[in-house]
Amino acid sequence: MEPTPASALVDDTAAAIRARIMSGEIPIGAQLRQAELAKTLGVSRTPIREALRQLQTGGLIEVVPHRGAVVRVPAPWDVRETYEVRAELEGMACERAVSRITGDGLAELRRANDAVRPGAILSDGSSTAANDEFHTLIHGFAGNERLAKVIKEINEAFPRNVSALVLQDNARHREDNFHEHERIIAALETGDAETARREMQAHVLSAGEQLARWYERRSATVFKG
Amino acid sequence: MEPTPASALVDDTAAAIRARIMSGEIPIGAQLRQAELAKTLGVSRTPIREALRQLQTGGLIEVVPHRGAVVRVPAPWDVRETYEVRAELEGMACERAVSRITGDGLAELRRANDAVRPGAILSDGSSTAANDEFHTLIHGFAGNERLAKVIKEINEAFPRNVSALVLQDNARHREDNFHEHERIIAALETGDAETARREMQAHVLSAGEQLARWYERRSATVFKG
DNA sequence: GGAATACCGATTGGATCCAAAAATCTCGAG
DNA sequence: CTCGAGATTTTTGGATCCAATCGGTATTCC
Repeated sequence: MEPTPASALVDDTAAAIRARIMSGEIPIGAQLRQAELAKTLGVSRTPIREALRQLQTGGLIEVVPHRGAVVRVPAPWDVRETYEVRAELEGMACERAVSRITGDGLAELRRANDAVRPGAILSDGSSTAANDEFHTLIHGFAGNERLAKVIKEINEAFPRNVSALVLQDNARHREDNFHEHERIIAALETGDAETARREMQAHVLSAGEQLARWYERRSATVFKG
Repeated sequence: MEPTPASALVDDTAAAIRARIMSGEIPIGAQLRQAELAKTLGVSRTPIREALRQLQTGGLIEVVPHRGAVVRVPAPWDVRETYEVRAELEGMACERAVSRITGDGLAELRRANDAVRPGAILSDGSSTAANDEFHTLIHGFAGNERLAKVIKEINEAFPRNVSALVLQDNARHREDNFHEHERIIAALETGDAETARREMQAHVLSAGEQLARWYERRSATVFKG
């Protein structure tokens, strides 16, 4: 990590906007008014505009010339496609992690997954954070920074991601999530690369399917009012 | 394709700058002066700045606050890591293509690869274009737009990519390239998904290794003068 | 009464202005 | 002659200005 790279205001601005979209404070499909964002974040429109370009490149928002930016409304088929790719990459990460992970690493994974356990006392957002940490840890153990980066970018391409879903969705999904993580840990411990990949792939695909369904339900609801 | 989405100037500007970097007109490590770019492209600094933010997000350039943007100089280890990811994704595309490709599709691939053949008469850049087309065709046959997009983004993350290398490098590599493509086509024709994936993966990894070596030689040369 | 059109408010987009920061140059001291 | 402090120049960054465009509304014509 850099010791603080003379932080660029526009990057911070982009991060702030992204956070507001990811948290749901700015809802899916919402218009992003430059003047409004500028006032809220206490800067002029210039850094806002540049930040929006960054988010546009990331795919989180769509910008129509002379009409402004809106938070992208992903189509369910896009979610499914994307999670097929994500499953492949996370599977790859998991396979690589098998030969690189240490005993301490396995302990870290178990600790992270404990916070995902349905019974765990979780303040707002902690389940999301815990779920993220579990996956992020594995990306780290894979020992390929680019791989971690690509997965991260993919995850930030949708206004609502799996982590946010795990938190708000029902206990059933949370329990499934927990047990799938356990199976992944088991495979990593055994050292079975093939199984580790397969388990992670299935895990991500199932999560993606939940997310796609969520978007389907959402668009149906929005239609009715 | 859209009938021309009211083309945004900043997107065109970003594309123009990217093209100049990819072609080598703007060399690796070069400073990108906003005023100079503005004059060259005939616009003011405002769209330039937004375009640079887009390229920054893509990873093609690096922006240091108050010091400006430079064309990124990839480290060889980064190239290797990236091509491991690319190999995985292209392998996935190839595997998926097996069950989706048609006879016409195979014909297209053969035609594209004919232009890669060492003996082929190639005007400047045509080998690059042909190599790109071969891969792009397969991405299309994979039937997953997100997958194609991610691979495209990865490919545009380096100022010098494999396609550019294939063209300028020696005949030996070009011939290897051609024969590896042939083996991939054969696997696709046979319908052997496993082999198709493996061949493509090996092909991309070998290309990535060439690219990494190229960057190694380059940095060594630059040091000496 | 309905549809086409012209106007108006709101918002984005490009250009310009000025301040802040960094690199370079100059001058002086050791 | 070298090193360092200060001034100068260059370049980026944020704010602001004005034109271009879009959506909506009202008006007019058929």
